[in-house]
Amino acid sequence: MATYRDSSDKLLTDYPRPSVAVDTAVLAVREGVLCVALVQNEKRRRLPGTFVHERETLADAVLRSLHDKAHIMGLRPRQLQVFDAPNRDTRGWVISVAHLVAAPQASISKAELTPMSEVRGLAFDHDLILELAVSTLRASYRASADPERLLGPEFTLLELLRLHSAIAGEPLGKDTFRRRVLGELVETDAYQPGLVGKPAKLFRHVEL
Amino acid sequence: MATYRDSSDKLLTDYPRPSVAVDTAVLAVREGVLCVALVQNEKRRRLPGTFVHERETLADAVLRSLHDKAHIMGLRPRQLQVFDAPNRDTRGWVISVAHLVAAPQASISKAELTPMSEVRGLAFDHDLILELAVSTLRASYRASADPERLLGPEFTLLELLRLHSAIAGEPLGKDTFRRRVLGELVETDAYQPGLVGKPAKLFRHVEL
DNA sequence: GCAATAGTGTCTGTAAGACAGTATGGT
DNA sequence: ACCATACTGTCTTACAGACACTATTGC
Repeated sequence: MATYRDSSDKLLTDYPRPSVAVDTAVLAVREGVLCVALVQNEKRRRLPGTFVHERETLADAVLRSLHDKAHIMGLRPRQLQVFDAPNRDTRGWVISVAHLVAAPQASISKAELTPMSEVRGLAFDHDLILELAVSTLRASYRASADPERLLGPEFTLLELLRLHSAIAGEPLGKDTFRRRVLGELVETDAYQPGLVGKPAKLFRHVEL
Repeated sequence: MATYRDSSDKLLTDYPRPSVAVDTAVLAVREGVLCVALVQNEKRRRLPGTFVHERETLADAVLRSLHDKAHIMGLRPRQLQVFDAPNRDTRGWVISVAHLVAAPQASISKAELTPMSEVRGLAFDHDLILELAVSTLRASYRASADPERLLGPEFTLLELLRLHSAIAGEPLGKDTFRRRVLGELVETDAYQPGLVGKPAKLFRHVEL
């Protein structure tokens, strides 16, 4: 590797290189509220992250950091954006690739989740990253029914509505919502036996 | 800097670090056709790019590489995504932050522009980057009138329509288009003297 | 019967898309 | 007068948002 040269005839290793980190906003809905998984540093709270290891994929680094620091497994990270302000990290030249992971309720333990309304003053530029992650998640749920597969495999429309309301941060009308998402879902023959009231039809996502 | 330690008590410099590059798809409309600015390597054509210099911002690296390799100046790069496949560059471990720059016709010389239809087989993963750049540009012009300020400061609706048609890669209906964008523009009192036919009103972008 | 939840009929407004018309300039 | 271009009236379709109504269950 070190013998190869680029077009301006410098060794790749001659270039100063930044430390490359991944930082991940793990978002989940708990009791109708949008929450984020935080970890505690020496002084301040921050998003879980790590430096990338040699020849490791960014997505793999995200999964490794979530496993090691937050005991979260089996999710699909989504790359957001590189944060590269030269002095964002006081320890040195560190650029961070921000990621978003949406977590179904089952995959995450309760204690680590902090409601969005209680989050302020995270370390580094993690407030910015979190803001971007939330608006990205909101936009993707405005665009389709359950892009992150937070529900499943079978669910009622009310469950889906509650998920959307939690993510949007405001209550949504049930009839409008119903007609908006019906086209993206497939009906099943099954019903959820209502604890009270008319039983609700169960739906699933398209394509198995 | 080297005296600071992270939470797992390793020096920042102890981590292996990737070379970090920026590669940029410079898109411009020339004679009604969407084009991209390419540079020639030893063997294959590629997007202009460079390695980031120490403590340099990614956007600054993009501007520097465009200035040095393609003599393009004064534009606003937009970050797309990190490409991090471990073997995307045969010279070593290189991750690339892909960027998009939309260039008004004046800012770029004719010779370097290649129509999109004639582009195939770029070096590295630059075909992928270019594909992402084009779909991103198309999406942003579907969403609003002239987000990249390719026209200006004054222009007719026909000029804007031709720009949109070139970016979309297909002709668009003029009456529908007119009503779609009118709300985002401000009328002026001026008219463009028609070479033939009724003179067209000149418009400008919102917010000065 | 009542309470509670599921689902529908229908009216509003808005916006896209298409067609054909009118308006205004140059020659 | 004629042509080419700029602009508008209007119809159709579709869909979001809201309200009220009907439907089906457990008790």
